[in-house]
Amino acid sequence: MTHYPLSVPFNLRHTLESGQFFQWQRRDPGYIIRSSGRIFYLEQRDAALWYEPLHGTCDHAYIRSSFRLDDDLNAIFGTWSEDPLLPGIHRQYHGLRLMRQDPWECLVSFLCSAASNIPRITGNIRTLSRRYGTRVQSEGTSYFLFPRPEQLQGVTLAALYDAGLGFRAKFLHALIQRVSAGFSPNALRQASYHAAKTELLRLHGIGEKIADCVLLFSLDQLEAFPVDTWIEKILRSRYFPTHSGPGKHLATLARAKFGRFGGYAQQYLYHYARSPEFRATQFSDE
DNA sequence: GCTCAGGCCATAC
DNA sequence: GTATGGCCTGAG
Repeated sequence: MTHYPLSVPFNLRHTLESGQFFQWQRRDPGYIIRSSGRIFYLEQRDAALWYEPLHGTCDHAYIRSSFRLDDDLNAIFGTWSEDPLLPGIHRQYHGLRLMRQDPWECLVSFLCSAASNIPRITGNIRTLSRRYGTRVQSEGTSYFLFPRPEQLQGVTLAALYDAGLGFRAKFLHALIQRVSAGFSPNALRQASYHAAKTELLRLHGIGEKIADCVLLFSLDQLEAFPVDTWIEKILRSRYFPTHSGPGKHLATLARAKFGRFGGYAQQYLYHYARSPEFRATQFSDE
């Protein structure tokens, strides 16, 4: 295994288990991670990561990039030192980082996420990978890579339903056609937040929330602030208690409030909103 | 059984 | 602009 000494705060467990990324599985004491043609084992021991490529290349540069180890968390959270919740949550989930995912894989993953849940989304991605992705062998075990767009070209709508996508099947089917006609999720990296978001919103099945997930988790747009039902709960109860309008306006308010690194605030608030600690407060008062 | 998920879209005012 | 119902399916 290769040793990667950490010089910045990082917590692998919080990062992987914060709902931003679906292609990991536990293999104690670490994790197997699949991402953009690579499969590797990754483990954290205190202030060090240890990794072992199982397929494709994995090196220091890739680890640093995909876990955004260059983001200065203390500087980012320093801008919210007066916030009622964030300093405490920052301490609690110290080292939770956003990830930098492959745009195509991220887009498909979150396209599958509408009105779904994490186990099901993970299952959908597994099924697509098993049926259409490349099979690789390592140490006697088979793994399947996330299907590239070319590998999904020609897949029928019925086959996508059969893969368990439900009403999301038609969205993915349309996306596959768009990509084979030249649309490149990766090219959106060059665009501004608003330009990239406008492009994403043109896709069938991509609304505000999913667009912001893709922008935040794969397109380097840290100002993106996805508002799902969990974030909406916490925004209504802790930040905008007098606001009674629709969630769409809440999202606009939150983006303005948290600013250009707002995505980090969102990720920490999301993790907190799903914790037993916060859920308990939802029943007691308010 | 039945409700509801990490939404989005079409339709109706 | 705002409100509602429908959508696939599995988990609780």
